Amino acid sequence: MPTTTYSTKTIQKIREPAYYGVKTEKNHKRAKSVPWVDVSDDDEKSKRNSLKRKNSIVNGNADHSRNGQNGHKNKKRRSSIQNGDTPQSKDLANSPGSSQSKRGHINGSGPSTPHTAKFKAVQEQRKQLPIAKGREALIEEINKNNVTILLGETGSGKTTQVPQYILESGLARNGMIAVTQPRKVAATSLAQRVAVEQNVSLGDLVGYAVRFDEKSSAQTRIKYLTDGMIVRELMSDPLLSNYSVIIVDEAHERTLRTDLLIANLKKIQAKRNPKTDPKGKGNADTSNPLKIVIMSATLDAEKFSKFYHNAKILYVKGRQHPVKIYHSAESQLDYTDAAMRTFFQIHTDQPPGDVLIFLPGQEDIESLQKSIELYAKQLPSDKSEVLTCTMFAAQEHSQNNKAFSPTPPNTRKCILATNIAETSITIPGIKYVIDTGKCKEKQYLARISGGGFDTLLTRDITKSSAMQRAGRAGREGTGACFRLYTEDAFNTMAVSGEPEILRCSLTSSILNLKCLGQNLEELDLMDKPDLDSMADLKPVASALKTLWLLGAIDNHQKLTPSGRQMALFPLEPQYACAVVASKEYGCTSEVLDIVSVLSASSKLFIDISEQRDAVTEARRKFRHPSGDHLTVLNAVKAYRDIAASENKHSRREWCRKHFLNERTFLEARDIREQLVVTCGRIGIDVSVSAKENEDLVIRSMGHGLAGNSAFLQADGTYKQTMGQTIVKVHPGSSLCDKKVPAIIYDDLMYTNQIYARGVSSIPKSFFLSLDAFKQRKA
DNA sequence: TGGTGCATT
Repeated sequence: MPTTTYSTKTIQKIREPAYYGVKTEKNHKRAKSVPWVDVSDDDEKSKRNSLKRKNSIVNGNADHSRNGQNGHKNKKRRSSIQNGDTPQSKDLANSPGSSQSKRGHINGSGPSTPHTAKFKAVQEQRKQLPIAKGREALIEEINKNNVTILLGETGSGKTTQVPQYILESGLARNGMIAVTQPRKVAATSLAQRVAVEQNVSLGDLVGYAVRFDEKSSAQTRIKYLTDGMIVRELMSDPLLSNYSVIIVDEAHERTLRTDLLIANLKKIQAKRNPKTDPKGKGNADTSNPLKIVIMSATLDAEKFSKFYHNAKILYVKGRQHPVKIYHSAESQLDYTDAAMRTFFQIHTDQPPGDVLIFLPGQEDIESLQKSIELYAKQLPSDKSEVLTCTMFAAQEHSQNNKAFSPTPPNTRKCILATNIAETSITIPGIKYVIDTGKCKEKQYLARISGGGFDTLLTRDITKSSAMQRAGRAGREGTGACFRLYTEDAFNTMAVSGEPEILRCSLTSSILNLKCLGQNLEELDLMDKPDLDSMADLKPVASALKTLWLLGAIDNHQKLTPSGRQMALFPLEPQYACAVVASKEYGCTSEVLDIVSVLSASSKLFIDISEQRDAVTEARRKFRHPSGDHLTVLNAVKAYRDIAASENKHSRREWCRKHFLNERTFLEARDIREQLVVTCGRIGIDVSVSAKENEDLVIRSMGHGLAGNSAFLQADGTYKQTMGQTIVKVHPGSSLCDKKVPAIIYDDLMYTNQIYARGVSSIPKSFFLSLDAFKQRKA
């Protein structure tokens, strides 16, 4: 157990337990506790009512009178909709069987045991889902309308059932049904579940497609895929003609890719369903109309509806146990301290049940964990034990998984998590949620000439986020959510977060759209990045400038042949440009090694502040005098040598010893394989190596990072070559304090100063060789 | 000499 590294903040907290006594029962009673106001009932009711007023409701009162809709000649559809007496029992009882026989007929490879006890249990579960009662009404509405907005609460079953209803009713004709998800785990696990419900093997009738992993075949009719995957598909099939129904799930999350998809779907529908659009051309393919279903979990359905010409909004109740919501009576200045007090209030006053605490970041999580553990030791022995678990993306998977193991007897589990637990991961057994009301958010500040930089700030969450967090307490039974902010504070929160398209670098998206012959400025988006905002916040202009610097677009903003090549790579345009440039320099092998590591989702070099000296010592082995890019290359080469001769266990041990993240190596290996395929398609020989001539590698990287460059000034700081910003080399860089004349860098991070990360030294003369620099001077 | 919420092709 570590005993040395508490921050002063933590020590103060532990030495001054002013808010909560833990030594004796007496103290418990006298302790100052956080007062709560219960508002959950009114709150929830008013929300429901406002929805009911505005939208049509899909629930148990489904209208069955129109079960013989006309206009479709499709046999399959008729057989499943019209065969039974009462629509409700008919569909649920017969359709799995009928789709089973249909499959047997089509591919002759249906699973052999459709009526086992397990299968029947699964069908019984399907029937119990809240959405099952609205099945007929739902199908009817989707049939009638080109676009349907479906507002479904958690636990309604919409994501698994709606695609099956559409398939079983024949609405999809012979096309595929796509269901898009923002996250890979969701796409794969949903497909798994639906395959079980359809009693087929995964990849057969039901499949999925995520990066590095696809299970689908010619028989696949329901395909779960990530939003990024379908945006890629758009590049090769601009009308998405393989799909007759596209369901956009979790649309309220407003990821960059979902927003681009939603805008393109509107365009596609205008072409494929010309009757609904006066601008539709006569040559459109009317035989293959597209249906769109937008699924969302929160209150901004009207915005989606408005975007799609006032599309019908349907509402499905969820199956969520009631969660009592308490707001803090006064605002809490120190949310970690308030969280600890509240946790021990729950622990001493409330019945058994695990507690989930939402915190903004790793630092708060670790500090609060130490406080809670120390404090718990002082509890009277008649109280049950406290077991803490932490959860955040940067943590080892095995550590994150500890939260899933069953809570031991006479113990209360306390899980401290970032908003990884808000959407991505569902933890069983949670009865209480403590919500600090804070999260971290990345904001991209685009400087017109300097490429832009990121900030990561702690800020207030949104209403929809607060509701999502509270909902985590009601998955298995009634629960309670303690909000460490006042009801007034909740009321002033934004309804939902700013869409990603307004917060992210647009360089990659604009390049992709150029390949589709579209300009982001002209695209009909739900939210458009501001074209005329303040000078340092022009994301479109900044992205266009970057693309021009890379040679991806010309002076007239037209896509160049090499720009088209760059777009083929699943990389940031900067790195795609470096790969394309590596062909001329003859160092593709090395550049692929580097960009695949830089494109992986987690960092390669692990920093543990408590072992800083050991980390520095281990890193010295890979350190290259030219900077961080070739340092990465050295690490990749060293790992490759180890991997060739050692077994899995010693590889892992080697990585641990050198403070290297093996997950990053493994992900980089997958990315590299993908890049090799793309290189092959455009005639880049991936085996060409620079050998000892490493200068060539830096030059290739320099082409991609030309906009991310700075020259040393007299006072020892660096000034951007493309802007006025003064940047400092990040202390974690191997070039920190080296004072080389010119640098290129991967990105800028703004904390209290602007730091360049991923830095390499490059000859000043290199820039003279760049066309973009020549043109700029002229 | 400093600090990384969550995703994705």
